[in-house]
Formats: sequence, structure tokens, C-alpha cells
Amino acid sequence: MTEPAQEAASLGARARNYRKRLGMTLSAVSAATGISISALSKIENDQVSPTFANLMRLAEGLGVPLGELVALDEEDRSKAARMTVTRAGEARFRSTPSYDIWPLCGNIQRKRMTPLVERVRSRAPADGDGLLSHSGEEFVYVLRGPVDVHTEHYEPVRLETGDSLYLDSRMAHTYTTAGDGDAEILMIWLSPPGSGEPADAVEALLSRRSPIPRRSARKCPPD
Amino acid sequence: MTEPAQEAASLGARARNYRKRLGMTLSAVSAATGISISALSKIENDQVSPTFANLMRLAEGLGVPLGELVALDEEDRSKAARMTVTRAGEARFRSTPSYDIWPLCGNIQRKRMTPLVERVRSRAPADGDGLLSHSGEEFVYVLRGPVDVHTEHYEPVRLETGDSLYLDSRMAHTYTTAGDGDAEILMIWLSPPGSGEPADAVEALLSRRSPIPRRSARKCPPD
DNA sequence: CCGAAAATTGTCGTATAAGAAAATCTCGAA
DNA sequence: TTCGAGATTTTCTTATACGACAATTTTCGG
Repeated sequence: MTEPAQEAASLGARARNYRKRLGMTLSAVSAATGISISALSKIENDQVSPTFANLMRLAEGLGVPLGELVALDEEDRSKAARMTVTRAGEARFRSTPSYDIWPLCGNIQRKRMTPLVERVRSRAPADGDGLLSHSGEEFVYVLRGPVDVHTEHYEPVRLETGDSLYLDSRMAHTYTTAGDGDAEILMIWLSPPGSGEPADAVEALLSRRSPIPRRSARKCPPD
Repeated sequence: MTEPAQEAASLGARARNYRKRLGMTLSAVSAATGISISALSKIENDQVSPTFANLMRLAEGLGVPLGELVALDEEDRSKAARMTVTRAGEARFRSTPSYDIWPLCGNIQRKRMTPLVERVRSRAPADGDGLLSHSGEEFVYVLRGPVDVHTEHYEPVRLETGDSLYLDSRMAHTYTTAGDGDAEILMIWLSPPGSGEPADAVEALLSRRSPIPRRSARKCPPD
């Protein structure tokens, strides 16, 4: 039955893994991709060699990069086994004019995402660092709201507890608390594709925040 | 000629670039790959949508990683100010034997991280899908615990509310609830580097004239 | 154990990719 | 300019992926 599902050796197995991961049925994938159920079944069982057109549809429907779906895995999985845990109170604490920051899972090496819990203290965009832009992308999940998101291209958005947001970090932005007390958000920052792995991701994050043009706010020294 | 155009517009163009770079003729590639010359010509001119089997042979014969051959290069996303919000109750819901899943921020294009809220229902590793491995990395923040993390290389780890975890997804893993009720976690999945974005290499490809993506001769189901 | 949903398997007709060979193109040399 | 000879493209035919449908089989809950 459920073996430690190996890194799928075949295209079909990979496709099935990704589908299972999303909890989709064949008909769901069929609806999402336009590929017939029977064709999907045959693809997953390696009974046919799908066309490039269908490979693209499939990758899109599964939300998987085409290169990943298609590429045979050539990596040594066992030596890559890596995991780390950060306990709730355990994170080391840093602070900037606008935020208190708890970097999570800092001890694992070679990770590409940088997860942080941030306590938002400032109440107006100009309070702390002002609108800042930096490279990469960020995802935010509001642990305790409300929070206002200010950006250079959009109207401010108010997020309540449980709301989430995804944005291109190059667009200048900042978060402010919109309630009585401080707000708390979980942020995952992803550095740009090319950039090497920031050993000290937080430092990188903090130092890369640069003010948007013709605006003055710039502080947040790393220490 | 000089440099082959970096930005390979289509699959066919990329294939041709690689061939030219090696100074090979169609018949040479044919000999190296086992694909007929005519088929190669049609592939390079985007007149056909090659089968997966031929894609593999072609990549092999050209000495190019398959992912490289099929994946569009990202780049030039610089002007797209992008942001999206998902409200707490708003996510569309899916479920698997092990989890209920709410994909977050699904409507933004070209994002590299995949955020999900998952309600963990299974109480034992074998309950649902079992241990699964897939590519990439994942970060987990426990919204409501306790949760047990089972992996193929580590002892199970118990996470309480507020704990977080970072792991290499290629190591087989699964999450189970360790308390009385269901648990809830926030997960961010990150696809492997170099493999473009979860779903938009596809649209880029299609928008630039791809081999015969039409599939219209479809009978309309009765209403 | 049962029934329902999901998944697999098989067939058929159609669309289309692959392969073989012929037709066309490219270019350097005489 | 003409003449090949290799390179490429364009016919053909054949092979096969795809979609639809139907029939099982498998998988899960109850």
C-alpha cells in the first residue's frame, strides 16, 4: 500500500503524486486541464506518452512547474533529508522601527524560504520605515489582526485574522496595525530565483529593504 | 551568427537553438536521438506537439536537461505589480483522505510559493495517503495543534500550536493530528529552483504560438 | 456486507504525431 | 550562371494519443 512513495520514477507516478497532494480526483483534474479522465488514467499509469500540449495542460492544472513534472529526478534524496523545528517561544527576537521579528527555523541551512513571525507595531505607513520595496515575493497570513497593507500601486487593504496575502516584494509596501493593540502576522519571504541562499536570511531581508524613490524613510539598522 | 537568442520563444525555437549551438544537422540529431529527421523538422517549426517519449530522447540527444528544454525562462516580471488577498473563509475547499485543504491566494499568477491551510484529520501515518514525497521544500506553521510529523528519516516530532517546521519535501512525510480534534496547519510549499513557476510557463508558451493547442472537436455534453 | 464514488480497462472513431521518401531549398565551386 | 550535394521541408502512410462511452474493478464509508 502506501510505501514511502519514492520520488516518482515515472512521469505517471509523478503526476499522480501531485494530484494526490492536492486531493483531486481524476475528474477534478480533467475539469481543470481539459484532458479526458481516461487519458489521465492512462497517463498516470504510463500507458501512453502524452503530447507536449497535454503535458502543459497537466502541469498547469496541477499547479506544478512543467519542468518539474517532466524532469526525471537525479538527486540523492537520502542525503538531502533535512528538517528543522522551531518551538513557539523559541525564536530569537529582533526589532525594527515598525516590527518585532521572530525568524523561524533559522537553523536549517540551504533553505530558500524565510519564515518570520512579525508583530506589527506601527499604526500609519509613515510611522516606521515607511513604504519599502525589496526583491522577491512574500506571503502573509494574519495571525492576529486587523492589519492594513499599504502599497504603492493599490489602495490600502485591510486584513483580518486568518486572511492571507501574496505580493511581489518589489512593489513598495508596508503593514500597519489597524486595531487597538499590536497585530501579528506570519510572513514567508522568498528571495529571487537567481540569488544564492542567504545564510543569514533575516539580515538579508532587513538590509535589502530600501526606500522607494523620492521618499525619505530609511532606517532599520541590522543591529 | 553569434549567440543563439537567449530567450527561446517556443519549444521548437529552443530545440533549434540547442542544436545549432552544437553545430549539428537534423540528421545528426536524428542519429543521436532516434527521432526521424522529418519529425525533428516539424518539432523545430512548432508544427507538432511532440510526445513525452520524444521529448526525452531529444533532451538526451542534445545533452540538455529535459526541464531546461521544456521550461520557459522566467524574467522580466519586473513591471507587474502584483498582489492578491484571500479572505479567511473565502478559499475553496478540497479534501483528501488525510487533509482538508484550502489553497490560498490561488488567483495570483506567477507566484512561486504555494500557500495552503490544511486541516489534518488522520490520526496515524497509515490512515490517509501515507508517507508521500514530492519535490521542493515546505514550511509549516501550526495554527491549531498538536500535530505529529512523520518522516522517513527522522523520529516523529510533535508540534504544538505556534510551532513551525521546515522540511525538504523530497523526504517522504505526512502529518497527523495528535489531539482530540482535528488540527490545523498553514503550509507553504515551494517548488524546486530553476523550474519556473507553478503554472505560468504554460501560459507564456501558449501565448507565443505553440504547436496546435487546439482541441475543439469535442462533443458538447447534453444539458 | 453493502452501495457509491473513484479508478481502471477496453473499444471505437478521430485527430494528429512519427517515419519514409520525395521535393525543395541553400550555397559554394566551377 | 549552372551544377551538385547536403540540409531542410513537404508530402505521403502508418502508428498512436486522445476523447467518449461502457463495463468492470477498486476503494471507501456506513
